[in-house]
Amino acid sequence: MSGLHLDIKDCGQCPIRHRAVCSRCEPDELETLESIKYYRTYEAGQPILWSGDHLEFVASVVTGIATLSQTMEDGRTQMVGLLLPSDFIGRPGRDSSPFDVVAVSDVTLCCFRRRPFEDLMISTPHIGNRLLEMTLDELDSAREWMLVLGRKTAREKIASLLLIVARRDASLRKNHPSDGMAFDLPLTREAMADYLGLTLETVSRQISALKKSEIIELQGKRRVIVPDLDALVAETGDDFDGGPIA
Amino acid sequence: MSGLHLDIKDCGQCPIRHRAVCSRCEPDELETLESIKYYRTYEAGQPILWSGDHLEFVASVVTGIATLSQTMEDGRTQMVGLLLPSDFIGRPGRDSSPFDVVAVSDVTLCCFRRRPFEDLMISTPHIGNRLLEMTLDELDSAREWMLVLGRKTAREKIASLLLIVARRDASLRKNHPSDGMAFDLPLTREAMADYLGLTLETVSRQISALKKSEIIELQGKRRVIVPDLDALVAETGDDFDGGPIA
DNA sequence: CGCGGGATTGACACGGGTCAAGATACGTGG
DNA sequence: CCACGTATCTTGACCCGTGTCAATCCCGCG
Repeated sequence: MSGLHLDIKDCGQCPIRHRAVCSRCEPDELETLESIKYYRTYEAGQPILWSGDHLEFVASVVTGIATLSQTMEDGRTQMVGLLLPSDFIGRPGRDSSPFDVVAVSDVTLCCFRRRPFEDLMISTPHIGNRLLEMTLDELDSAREWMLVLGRKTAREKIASLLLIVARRDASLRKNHPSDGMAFDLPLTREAMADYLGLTLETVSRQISALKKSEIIELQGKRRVIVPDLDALVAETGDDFDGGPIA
Repeated sequence: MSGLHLDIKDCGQCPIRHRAVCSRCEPDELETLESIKYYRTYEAGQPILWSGDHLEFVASVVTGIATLSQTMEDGRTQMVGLLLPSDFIGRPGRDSSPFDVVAVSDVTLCCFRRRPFEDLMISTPHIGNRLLEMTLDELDSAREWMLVLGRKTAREKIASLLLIVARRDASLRKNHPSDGMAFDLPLTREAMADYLGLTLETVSRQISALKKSEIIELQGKRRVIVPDLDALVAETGDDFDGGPIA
């Protein structure tokens, strides 16, 4: 256990305050939320939920990264979402998750028991409205990802993923992606393969190929440098951008 | 033009009354909706929206089938959703659609101008709640489809699609899919290919292969008979079902 | 120093894409 | 009623991209 973080008590201090499902709440609404929330932490690699599990809570990711994925009987698995800070886990109105949720890095969740949260959604439209907005964004991202999975080549898939991670990393630092930027891949080759619908060997080969083409540089296995952002964008196959942002 | 269907005036008679975004509305709320709604029709093959278009309205599909898709510069296209009666088009809070919407059959939409509808969503929680529920369902379906696109073989993809259409067709007739059932494919081979991330040749070949394996029978090019439903399910690769329902 | 998990690289096979030639079905006009 | 044209679908031959299997490398850690 990496310890319970009972130190984050005050929603006002919360790092995801401005983006999470609670971002629209007024002070009095926050107070209600504060009274029913609790934190849970998971170490890297731990499962958070198995597909079909009874859902006792819904939650926001506060820190860390988790993946949403499904697995077929024979072991083929497909990642269907990356959960980042401020993303929401769980589905009001249903009592089991159709997907597996796994912590990729150490993860802290801000949890609400499902029933009280569902009641709150009825009495507090700010929550429902924000959740609708977030869900619509997720749906757009999921659909954009379908193009990647269904129609892109391995090289385009890798470039698309690198660009997503680059954008996300830049936005965490509150600036824009730019030439020469560097970032760390939060995923293993295998996790990237699961996300992209490839094998880890193909991922490895295409990363090497992008390096040889000087589209990217590598420092160690995880750190990526992008000397020319437009060159990377061109490799995604998208007209100019269009790529998933989430 | 297949004519304006001004005969459907009364929401109480509406065929999608119980499933659409308005399904939770009370009589007085329906009346408000009724005052701002209008119908539009599209012939098979007509575009309904182009990606990037200014969105002047949101709408429910009343009758017919439409597709949601994206296209890359070089012409590769991926369908990202099938829109069936009661499905919702448009995104409150955004003023352009990120995807192309095309009528596959003749389509009738029940439209609401966007602004008034957005106002209504605030004053009428029943609408927002229902839309949230529908969006969450769509998101689950999209994610389930990601497994199909990313990890399934061509034969499994075809079987998955056939099963979806079979289920949907059965549910329209208000019964369950069963051995010996027959249905029409609403899509051309090319549209199926766009949905499945395949080429139309591969679609054609795999349909022929399933016929040779006696998993399906064909009457003409479009009508499909499923002698043994479990056999078809087995071809999808899913453990037992799990397949997308939407 | 040796172990072990992740990553890389190579050799080979095969599924599905590509290109091209028919087949089938259907509507249109003579 | 038939000839023709067009759109859709089927089938074949071939090739390339990606998967599979296996060896090796890299690097952190005990």
